[in-house]
Amino acid sequence: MTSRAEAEGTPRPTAPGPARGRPRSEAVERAIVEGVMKLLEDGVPLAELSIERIARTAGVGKAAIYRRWSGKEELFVAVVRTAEPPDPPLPGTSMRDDLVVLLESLRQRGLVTRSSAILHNVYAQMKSSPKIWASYHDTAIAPRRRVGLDVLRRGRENGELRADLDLELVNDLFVGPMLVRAMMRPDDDLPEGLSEQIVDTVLAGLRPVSSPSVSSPTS
Amino acid sequence: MTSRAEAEGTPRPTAPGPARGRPRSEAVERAIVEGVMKLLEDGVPLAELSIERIARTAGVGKAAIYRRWSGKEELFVAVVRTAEPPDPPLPGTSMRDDLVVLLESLRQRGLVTRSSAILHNVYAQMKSSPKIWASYHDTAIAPRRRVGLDVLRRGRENGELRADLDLELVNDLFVGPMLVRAMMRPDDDLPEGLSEQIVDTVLAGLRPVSSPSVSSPTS
Amino acid sequence: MTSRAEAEGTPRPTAPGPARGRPRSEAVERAIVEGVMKLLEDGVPLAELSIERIARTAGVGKAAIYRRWSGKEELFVAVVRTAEPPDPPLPGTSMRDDLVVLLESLRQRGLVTRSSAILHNVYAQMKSSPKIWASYHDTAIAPRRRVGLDVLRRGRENGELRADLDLELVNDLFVGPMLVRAMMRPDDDLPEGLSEQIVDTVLAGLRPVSSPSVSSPTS
Amino acid sequence: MTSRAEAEGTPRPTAPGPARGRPRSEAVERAIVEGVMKLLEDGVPLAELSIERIARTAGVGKAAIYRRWSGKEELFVAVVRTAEPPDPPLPGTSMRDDLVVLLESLRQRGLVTRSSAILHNVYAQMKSSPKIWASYHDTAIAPRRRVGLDVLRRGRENGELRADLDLELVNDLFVGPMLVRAMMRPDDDLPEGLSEQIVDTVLAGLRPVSSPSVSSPTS
DNA sequence: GCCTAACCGAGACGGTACGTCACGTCTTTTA
DNA sequence: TAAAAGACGTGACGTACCGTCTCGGTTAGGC
Repeated sequence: MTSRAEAEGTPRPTAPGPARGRPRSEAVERAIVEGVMKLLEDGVPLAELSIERIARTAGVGKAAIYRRWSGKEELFVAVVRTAEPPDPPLPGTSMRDDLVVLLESLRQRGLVTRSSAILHNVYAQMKSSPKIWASYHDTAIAPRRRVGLDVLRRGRENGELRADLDLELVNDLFVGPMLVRAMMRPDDDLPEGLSEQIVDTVLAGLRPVSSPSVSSPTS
Repeated sequence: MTSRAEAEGTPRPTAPGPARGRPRSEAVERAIVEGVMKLLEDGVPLAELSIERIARTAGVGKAAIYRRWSGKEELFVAVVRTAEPPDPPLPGTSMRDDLVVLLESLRQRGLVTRSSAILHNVYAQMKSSPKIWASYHDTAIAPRRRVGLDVLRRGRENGELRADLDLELVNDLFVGPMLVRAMMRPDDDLPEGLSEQIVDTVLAGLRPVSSPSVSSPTS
Repeated sequence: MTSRAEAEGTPRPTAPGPARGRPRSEAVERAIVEGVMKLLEDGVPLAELSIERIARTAGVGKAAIYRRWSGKEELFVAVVRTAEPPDPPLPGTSMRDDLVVLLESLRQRGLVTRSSAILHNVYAQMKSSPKIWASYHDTAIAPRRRVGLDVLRRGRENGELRADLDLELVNDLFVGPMLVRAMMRPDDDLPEGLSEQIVDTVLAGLRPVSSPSVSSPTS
Repeated sequence: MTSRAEAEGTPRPTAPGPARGRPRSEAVERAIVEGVMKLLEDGVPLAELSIERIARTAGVGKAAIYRRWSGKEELFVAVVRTAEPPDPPLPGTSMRDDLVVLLESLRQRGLVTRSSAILHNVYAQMKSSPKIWASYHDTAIAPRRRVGLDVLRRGRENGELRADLDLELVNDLFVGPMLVRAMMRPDDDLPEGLSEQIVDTVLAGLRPVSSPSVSSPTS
């Protein structure tokens, strides 16, 4: 998991120093990303998303795309980033409540990905290029993972979690079930109460033996 | 989860009637699949695996490939099938032990996938083609899932599992953590005792309230 | 004036040895050359003759063109070769008559070049690439020049020409005037009797002082 | 041979009225033309002379070029004009001597063109654009041709030339041989005495039958 | 022991997309 | 207003693959 100086998925930097020459148009940038969105929404299979077609749809020259991203994969990272909803604020009332919110946000993401037919497998495409996947991982996945680990750490200090547990593993116990449904079984649905169900079921075995704790679920 | 009459990933059938003309060479079949393997092992990125290159590597005409599979994705299904280790026999001593074996088999698959650099993301590629993914899902993923659910059902009947649990969810509780590590964090390792750790940690909260049960973990 | 082993302007050789694979289609070859002709006849400026447009016109893939010629210039050589009329037979009755025939053939070529609007300046294009021009020179210009020199040599032996003349120069004295009109003054016409006029005017000063000679022009 | 109001190959006129704003820099003008020269001298093939490359070489913006000329061809006319040596003064001692001087000037031009590798076929390029060629023809070729015809006319009046000759044809008789060598056979050399040799050889048949004439060649 | 249909490698075929480059225009800042 | 710089839409470049289609040649039954 190498940290990266210059994040991909962000437009290629223009020459540094003082701005010389005509500046890049933000409108063009938007037109490109939204062009990709439109095509995906129209049900165009990902395999048929060529740079040429994207350019045609966006009313833009190919060069304008290559000036900003080095190829399809980098562009897709930008598109995914744009489409993703912002991270929700944590309630902070308890570890359990924070975990539910985090998982709920993951569920939403999965729903968006599928129901609107956008990004159906842009992920798949990105994974095909290790470099790009690493970029997306470092700038989108890893930060959220750190948030989850922080929540768990606070929970352990508050006595909501047994002290002998490997937090990395515990994190995966929550995240894994949601992910396996979103990614491996795209026909199944992600029902409303799923986040609470997962958190409470897993948490049942992770609480300290005798602890008055903060709140016991009543679902 | 639709069941499918003609399984993809299996060579296209030759003309039905009585076998006339020269039969297809099994050697050619092997050469093609092993050609793909070799290329992947040599570190060729998946995106650079063209039919033409595969044919060149295998010393085979392009038509010989198209005669057997309809395209790259179908071929990849065959390759994945060939590379996957056989399913292990279940000990049957307890639900817990069976689950460890199942998870261990999943861990192995993940290790093979990565260490030999084969199939790193052939999955991703397959997911790009819904038809192909459905085929792989139905013939490779779903059966194993059914085995897992059977194990859980037996465990519930034996009193190793609380009776009020959604088995589908419980299954994901075990499978998810392993998968999230294998697929989302390809740089992390999958340590030896991981399967037991996951099973025991999750199981801690799923056992009936007062039941000495069959076996307590002794690891 | 380097002699060249493999003449350009001729389709690239297919692999030597025994013919393997599907043979190249002569129909495709014709379609390409005739496509170029058609475009030129339709008045398309030479600068707008792109390989892509030629391929589109001929109903042919770009690769089919590049398989045969290395680029536009080589293709043009082939087109010019196809469009050029065959060399006329020499009467052999006298040096003077032979020269008239040769010059007449040159005049015809110039007329074709201009009046049908074909090849208006394909020559110019070819000259831009020294390699290609050399190829055209060696296979189309030089042979005809040699014929002219042979005619002059026979004329000298027959006493139709003074013995002290540089034949190379004499050849240019006949060819030059025709060429300067065809190439430098494309608006002027090349009138019918021009060949005889040139030959007789030039020849007036080149005949031996006192020579019964074969035939004196009576025009 | 249409006369033309606005000569191409000359920088586009700046806005008419009183000069407002920053005046055009002559240094830029020079830098552009000399940039083209430099590239040609360095052996860059004509086909690789792009406006962008010329601008880069000259350290100039593209707009500065388009502000002055409408395109590559017009620019080339300016370059050729700059590179051409001035027309020599005629001695006026005899038609024969004048012709030798004119032809010698043509030979020089051919030598310059080749030996310095400049302008090898800028002519060819110009011919691709009929408009530009017409411009060059009218301002560079036609005037010299007129000079040649004047010389011949004076010669006829002086009795150095038969009176029944078509002067246009006679002109081509002198010019053609030199041109055919310079343009069609660029590998041959243009030896020192060539001009005299051509003039005297051709003139031998064109002189009045019985006329001691002005000067007999003494070379 | 032929006959013949289907296979085999090779490679040409019409297409599509790639990523680069140049076109001629435009939009910045600086002078 | 001209200057350099460089982004803009357009479109050609030459290459690589796509999936299909001939080629000459091979290899098994079925007759």
